Amino acid sequence: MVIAALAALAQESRLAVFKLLIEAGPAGMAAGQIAERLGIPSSSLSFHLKELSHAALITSRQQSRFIFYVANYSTMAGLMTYLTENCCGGNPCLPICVPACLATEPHES
Amino acid sequence: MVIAALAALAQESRLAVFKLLIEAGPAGMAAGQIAERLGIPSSSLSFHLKELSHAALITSRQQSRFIFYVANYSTMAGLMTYLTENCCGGNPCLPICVPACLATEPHES
DNA sequence: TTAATATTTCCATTATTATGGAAATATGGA
DNA sequence: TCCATATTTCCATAATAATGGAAATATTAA
Repeated sequence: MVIAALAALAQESRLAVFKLLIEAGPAGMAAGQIAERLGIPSSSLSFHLKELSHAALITSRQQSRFIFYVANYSTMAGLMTYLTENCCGGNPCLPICVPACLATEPHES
Repeated sequence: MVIAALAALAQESRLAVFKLLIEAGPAGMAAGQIAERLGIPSSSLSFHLKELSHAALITSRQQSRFIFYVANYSTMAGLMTYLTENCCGGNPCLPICVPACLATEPHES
């Protein structure tokens, strides 16, 4: 659900976690590494990871005695699509799209 | 700030208000119309409008004895850009960009 | 200036979210 | 099996957010 995804990202620690996991890519990152990297106590991190999981923004897999968390790209893509269609008046808010394809380059010096 | 914008949109009533204002376009919509259209008590709506204003997602102008609220497209565009750059691993999560411009049409029947 | 209408502020209440230490629960290596 | 390590759950506490009626504050039209 869109509200759940927005709410999950609307918190400093969780946004930092998600960004970190996007950087980490498909390999993901163990909870302990995340905690150390961001300086978040393990119990707090666990709470935030659960929130992100409930919103389906991340998934997890056990690997040896670690639990690796991985960003779920497709939920993020779904959120972007929803926002574009419902909150940007149909036309994409993203400037990125326009120059890449239509190459009108309105800001060329 | 990105967190503020995400938090503002991460609430059912506020997301509905913002969508409505995007639909309404630059003319905007008076508080009373919004309240009636969405069935939200005026004091609650006022609270939510303030949240959206604080996040700079909407602006307002007085017109006769009504206050018209208008979606602020550029804050939304800023949010989309931030999410694309930080939460989509650089490449846009948006499928929309690809077919519109490159016209590969992978889902054509 | 008075009345009618639009919107906000005030306020009490309730609900939800965040925090982090301590204890509990895996998991795997020795 | 036993120990060390990784992570989660439990719990109490604190902080923040949401709700909506009633009163206060514009604004305008008559």
